[in-house]
Amino acid sequence: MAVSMTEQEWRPDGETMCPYRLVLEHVTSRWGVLVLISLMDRPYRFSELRRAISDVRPVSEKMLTQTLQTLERDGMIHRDAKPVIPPRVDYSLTDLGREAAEQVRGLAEWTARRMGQVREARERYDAEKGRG
Amino acid sequence: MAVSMTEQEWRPDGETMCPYRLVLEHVTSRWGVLVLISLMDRPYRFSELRRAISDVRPVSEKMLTQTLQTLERDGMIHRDAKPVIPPRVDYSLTDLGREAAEQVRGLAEWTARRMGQVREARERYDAEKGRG
DNA sequence: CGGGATCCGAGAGGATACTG
DNA sequence: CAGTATCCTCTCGGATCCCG
Repeated sequence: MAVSMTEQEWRPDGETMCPYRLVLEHVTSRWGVLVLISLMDRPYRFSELRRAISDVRPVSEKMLTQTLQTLERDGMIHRDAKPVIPPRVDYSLTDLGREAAEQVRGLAEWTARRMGQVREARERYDAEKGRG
Repeated sequence: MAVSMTEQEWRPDGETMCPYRLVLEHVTSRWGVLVLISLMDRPYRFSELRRAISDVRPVSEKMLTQTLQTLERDGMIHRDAKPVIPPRVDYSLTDLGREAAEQVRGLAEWTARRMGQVREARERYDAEKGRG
């Protein structure tokens, strides 16, 4: 089974790693970030969400499914499957998920604001290495 | 070369992905988080930092080196190599790095606070699946 | 439409040995 | 001590096919 978007355990003896790190990796994961931020606007259906995210970066169905399941299990996302044909499933943030999304968005926005400084730092660094 | 703690480009045409996502992945990476938070206290030497982090989770020299280089290149970390025998290298946060560390710590602390709710959500979820 | 199951390549990440 | 270089393993993540 193992929904594992990341590792579960790391010690041979099965002792568990500080568990919040796993949650942190879930919400800051490549697709977790985009899912959480997208869902801040409104609920989305599966394919709809896939298209929205793919505007930023193409995501496979598999990874989107995996991400949604992991975040649902962590209590960040509510999954509402309507028993109709064709199937319709709506995803939305829980209260917990909204808090997470706000945190993540904060970090993302900070990063975006500081991109200029990061770029400068990189150019300096690469120039150093170039000469040696 | 490619210091790549993560991917660089993703489109065949070489068009660059929204670049801040890379920085985000650097600072929220498995080892990036622990490095940044550790360095908030004070500067550390390499092995010293390795030991400190390994209290939380064992890190190989390779991954610590890679993480430090990536974060140095992004301008988050200052590397001070003293020309002495035996070698002595001190790592500390830059102003930019301190801002990043505060953001990351905020997210980490939020996650830690909410772990109880996450655990409950997981138990509910797993119980659902168990029955069907 | 919303997934599951499977196969596969690429990169993350560890262990070890070596160097200045 | 602070790395570098090499090898090896394992997981992430994409592609494809299938099902209700």
